[in-house]
Amino acid sequence: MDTLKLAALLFPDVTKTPEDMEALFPERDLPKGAVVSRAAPSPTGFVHLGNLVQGLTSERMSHQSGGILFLRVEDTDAKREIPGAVETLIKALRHYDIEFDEGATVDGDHGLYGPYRQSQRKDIYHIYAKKLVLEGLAYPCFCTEEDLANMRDEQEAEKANFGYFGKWALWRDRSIEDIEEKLSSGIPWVLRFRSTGSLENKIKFTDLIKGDLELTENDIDHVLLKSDGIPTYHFAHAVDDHLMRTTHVVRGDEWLPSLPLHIQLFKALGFRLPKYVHIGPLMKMDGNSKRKLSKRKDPELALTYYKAEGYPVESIYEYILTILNSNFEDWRRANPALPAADFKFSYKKMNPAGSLFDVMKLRDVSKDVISRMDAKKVYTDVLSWALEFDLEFASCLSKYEDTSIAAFSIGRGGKKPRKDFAVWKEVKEYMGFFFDELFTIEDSYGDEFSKDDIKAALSMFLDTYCPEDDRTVWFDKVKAVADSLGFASDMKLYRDNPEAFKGSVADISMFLRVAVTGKINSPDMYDVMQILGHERVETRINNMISSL
RNA sequence: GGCCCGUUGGUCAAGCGGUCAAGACGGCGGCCUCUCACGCCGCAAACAGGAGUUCGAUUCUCCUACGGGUCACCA
Repeated sequence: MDTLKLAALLFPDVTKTPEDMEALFPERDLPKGAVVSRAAPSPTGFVHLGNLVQGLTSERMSHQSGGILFLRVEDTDAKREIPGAVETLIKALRHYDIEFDEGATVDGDHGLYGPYRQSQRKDIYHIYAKKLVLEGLAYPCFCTEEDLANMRDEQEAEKANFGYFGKWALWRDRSIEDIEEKLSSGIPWVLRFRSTGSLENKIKFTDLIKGDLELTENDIDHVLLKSDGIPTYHFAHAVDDHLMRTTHVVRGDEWLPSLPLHIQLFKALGFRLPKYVHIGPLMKMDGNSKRKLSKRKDPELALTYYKAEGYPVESIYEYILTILNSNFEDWRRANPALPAADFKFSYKKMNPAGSLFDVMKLRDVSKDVISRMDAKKVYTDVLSWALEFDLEFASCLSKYEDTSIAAFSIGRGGKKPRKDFAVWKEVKEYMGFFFDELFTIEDSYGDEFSKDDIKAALSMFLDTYCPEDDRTVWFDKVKAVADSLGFASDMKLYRDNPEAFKGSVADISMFLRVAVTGKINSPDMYDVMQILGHERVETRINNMISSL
């Protein structure tokens, strides 16, 4: 085969050489051990947990080592192009603290190793495609979709392996005359890799997470360039990660099966193989079995879901860290106040198998995270959530800023902070009663209490209530009400002999609580009344008395 | 079906030839307590199965089972 002629036929416009590229994109000048890694998502408009897991791992490995993190947009599939997807992507990742040092930006590129959109790198890919053709390592294939469908049917019938190989590789050894003829009549073609691999041979490989692997060689002549001249993932991966000088490829382990092809490709192109970090999939429980989280079926895969639920970004970040590095939880317990970025992330602590995504655990993490925030921060975050998802609540929050912050301050900041909500969505239910606009009586008094007693308790309390009282004095007054109505003011006494009383001071408190908050359960009554103010407390209690 | 990866309590997971097999979430019970939310104490709960190697296997090897992934001109 005259490869010189073939290359000229296939790539008449390519004048540059791989050497030119090497000169254009030299090795990076970085300290030893610095990791160059990337996020390389395809812009489908759907940003999901997988992107975050991948991005976070790359980001930590790069930045912790003093290296570089860049963003490359893998937009080689014209059919899936969604306008605005890149912007969505960048914003979402930035939202979760993943900042890129270089790469695609909303309206262009930043960095010396671009372009960072694969759709703009066609010329570069063709230089290497031509090189492979010249070396007899790639060839054009003119099979139609129909040809390939037939191939597959036959393979199925014969119970043969699937794919373009062996006798099925129709164009692998065609004469240059055949090729020229097709070419001149304008038949579209793809460029295929001429694989020399065999199923008989194994290759040894070490993945940073999975450890030592033994893989079967690839014997399929995979497509390198599609008929529009745009590369497939495999070819783009090899060319880009080499020219962008990536040292560590972090990706989902669904790529493991094509790793033998990638290894072949790097070798054929004369590139040094990067390190690979294959992350296990995120799973969910589906009936009795686990399965990979799916874009189609699982709304909780999308990042927008967590935003709408009102999970703080810090919670998601911390939860993903606990999934990725099993020792993160211990570290967090030991260092509750440190930023998560101080944690020493290690791929050695990553689990080779997939993990089940556990919402209960996420909630627990989230409660912890929120309990560590100060009231002002909670207020700000809840407000910005509400502005997008609950306008009625948002208007109360901004109208009563001081009250809101005071409410968020209850039980916050101490050694044992309250953990009342895991997501912003739950905040309204927790503290909406502070706002007259949202206050309603939700719970009622049990039948075991007489209305007269309740009324008496409420008005007696009002008679003595003084907002200037401190906590102890306040509670002594509540106890006094209990005593005078035949309710126990001492809980121990009551527990020892409940029959001797109508109830206890706990019940008296409950009378007040329902009147003031509308609920059986609430944060500390003293604090609540302090925040509500004398006037509101009085009004609400009086309203309750007259409604009984 | 081929190829590959994985398998410690319900879930996330320590463990890296000798442990009474950590811890966390969830569950259950209790304590604390004016309710709730915390916090504290305790309980139940696991090395998929079978062969080897070894004085000794959760840990090493093989087989089986099960789970998952992947076999596109998608990434």
